[in-house]
Amino acid sequence: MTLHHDIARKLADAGIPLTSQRLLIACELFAEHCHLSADELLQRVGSLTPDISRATVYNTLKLFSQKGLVQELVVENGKRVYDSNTAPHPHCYNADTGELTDVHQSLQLAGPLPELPPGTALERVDIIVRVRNVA
Amino acid sequence: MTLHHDIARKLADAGIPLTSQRLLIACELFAEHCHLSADELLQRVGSLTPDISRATVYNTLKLFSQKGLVQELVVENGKRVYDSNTAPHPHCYNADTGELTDVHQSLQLAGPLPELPPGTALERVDIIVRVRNVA
DNA sequence: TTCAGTTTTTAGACACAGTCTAAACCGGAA
DNA sequence: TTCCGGTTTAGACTGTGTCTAAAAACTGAA
Repeated sequence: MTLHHDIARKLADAGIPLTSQRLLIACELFAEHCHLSADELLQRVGSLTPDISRATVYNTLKLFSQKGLVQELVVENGKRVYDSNTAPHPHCYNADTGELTDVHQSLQLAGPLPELPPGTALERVDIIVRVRNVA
Repeated sequence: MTLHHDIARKLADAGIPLTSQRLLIACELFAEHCHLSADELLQRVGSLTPDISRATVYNTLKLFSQKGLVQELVVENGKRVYDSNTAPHPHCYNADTGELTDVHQSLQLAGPLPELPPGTALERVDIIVRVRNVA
């Protein structure tokens, strides 16, 4: 059972037809737990094969996110990053460096969730710990 | 004591020299508690006097944010909004409509904050309740 | 008041992330 | 083989925000 087979299975389970481009993107995305932007991913994949277009990377990431394979995050500077860890977990954002890291310790909310606006259902609760470099 | 005087005092207290443009922007921003993007604000101010430039709106909002008069938020779709309520409070984001609202009930974290990365200090903790419209 | 120096504002060019479009491509079924 | 749907592609396009250089406005001193 190779990594490729694992990932092909993962896509099939999510109901996503396999293509060579999707396999490549998924490999890069799931190889290590990190937070990648579309352009970073495009660069990584592009350095392997020059034959993958920007639109495909964007489409594929959106598809993966819709199917629950990755979590889309927007923290700052108008750049969305994709987290291959889909379990709910807080993030730590360094406002000076722009670095985004996972917080492995689970942070629970004390008390019940607030009343949601009428006609809406909870999707998830994002917790972002913002830090700055000390002088 | 008019609204203009209140706001002029507010800027002075924050160490921001007063200009007519800053006063106009601040009025629009503090008149009602809402979440405005730079372009929305530009449109509102521009409809009053056509003589205020985009760069000024962006610069002023950044200045206000640095001085702690407003809170800058980035939620999704690469658009930053400015919240005139600077007290820490959670937000509710509707992923279907893009609407961002305040949650007035305070949400505390259970347990201590996680260990911060070395060389960093806490700025704030953002809590965003993401909801979707029910079908 | 005039002058010089500083701060603020301005228009427009620019950069960047992401979307859209229309055509090309691919793979399977008939 | 042809047809047909889904997928990929290049490149144009949009929208948000930044940069730059020049104009304008303010400030304090003479």
